[in-house]
Amino acid sequence: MPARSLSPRALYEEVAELLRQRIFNRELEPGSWIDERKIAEAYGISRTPLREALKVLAAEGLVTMKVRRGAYVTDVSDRDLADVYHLMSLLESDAAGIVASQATDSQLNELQALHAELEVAANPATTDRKRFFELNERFHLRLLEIADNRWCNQMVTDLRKVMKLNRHNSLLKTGRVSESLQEHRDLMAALTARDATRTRRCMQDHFRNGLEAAA
Amino acid sequence: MPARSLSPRALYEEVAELLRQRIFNRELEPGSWIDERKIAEAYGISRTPLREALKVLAAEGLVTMKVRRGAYVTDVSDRDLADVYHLMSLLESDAAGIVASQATDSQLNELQALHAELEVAANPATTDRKRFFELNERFHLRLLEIADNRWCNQMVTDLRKVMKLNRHNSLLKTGRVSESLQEHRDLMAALTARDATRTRRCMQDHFRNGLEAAA
DNA sequence: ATTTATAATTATTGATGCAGAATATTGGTG
DNA sequence: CACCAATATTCTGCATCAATAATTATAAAT
Repeated sequence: MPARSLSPRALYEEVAELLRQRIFNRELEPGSWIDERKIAEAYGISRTPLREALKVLAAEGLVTMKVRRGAYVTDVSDRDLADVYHLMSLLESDAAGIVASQATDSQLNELQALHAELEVAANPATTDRKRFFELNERFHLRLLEIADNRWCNQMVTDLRKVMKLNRHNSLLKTGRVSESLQEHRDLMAALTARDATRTRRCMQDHFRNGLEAAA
Repeated sequence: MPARSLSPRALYEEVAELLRQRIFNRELEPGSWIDERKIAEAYGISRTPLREALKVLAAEGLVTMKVRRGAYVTDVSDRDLADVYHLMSLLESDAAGIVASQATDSQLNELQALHAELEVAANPATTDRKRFFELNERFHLRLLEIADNRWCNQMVTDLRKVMKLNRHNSLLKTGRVSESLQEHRDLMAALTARDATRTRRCMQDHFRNGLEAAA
């Protein structure tokens, strides 16, 4: 049952994506050993593409390889989480500043549109947390795309993956939705005003609050 | 002739390191295709560990994989170089600020010692560019180690590798040695004064000048 | 006769199963 | 109880097969 009808990507990438999902869903517990044989059998594939996938995940920081002892799911400590948040704050606030000063009007409108959807999803009466989470991520990713630094994008993408490993994911907490929304409003206002300095500060605050909520 | 007497690391890592060297030495030209079979034969190994090594290098950004078309040495454009410099500046200046405010006295002394060696290597009468380059890198790496954010370290390490792909490497230029040294002096002074803000600014200037020299 | 399109061939990546090496575990002995 | 040896499990690397993209040759049409 190979589900690669429209996906021309290699098998090892497919497997890497599946493993990422299983890691995020805690089916593979942090710190636990990954049984290559079992996984390979379960997916009905050989161990070679699986091993290549594990190498990729290791580079992303999701698993750690031990010589002659296989792959282990990375255990993300609170310290790691703080470090990752710090970096994301640094990278994304910088990107936001660039967007504030260099984005075209239509690009800012795009962000404004995404923000409007965010407002809808966060409506206190009909709060859709899952959708809020999705839209929030799309907003951040779109912002990075507009900043247009592929190396930065790659790094943030990897960091986000690591962040998702931690069970304390601030964005999933109920109380944070309204606060997060307010921070997004401030950010959007600073962007619209094309005030790079204020935009950077807003984004930094957004992340700082996110970390405090997670800790 | 296996040279892994004291190195218990896996073969694919060994191969990855060798490929890195060949890429940095321009034996493998940027943009060129990597012939798996030829390399594997040349090293007297199978294609499996080679392919795993290529996956690692791809994650580092040194090569790019194209589906069903193999691996190509990443071609670093001027735009890419600018983006990478921008990121390194951001990450290292942040790290430097952290060091200025949080490092122990003995750690600062360590940096001071490295800087002193740098002064010697940069002596106008007996300038040793190669050594200056080495010491410069060691100084920056040590600074990052002291800042102690393993995710940041990993990212900067990868970025430095990508930076080395570009033929315009500012640090190798003759004229830059004296200027670079002066910038290091300023940085060291700011560190010793434990002035985080000034330290950050010094590091940013250092990178900005570096990029301008490279462009 | 030349050019374009199509089909067959070749070459290269992607994947598999198996053999070899190293380490952890278990059982035995001093 | 500690230490050593034997076994078993698991990672690592290789030879091979299959699938796909690139190339070349051939044929037809202008």
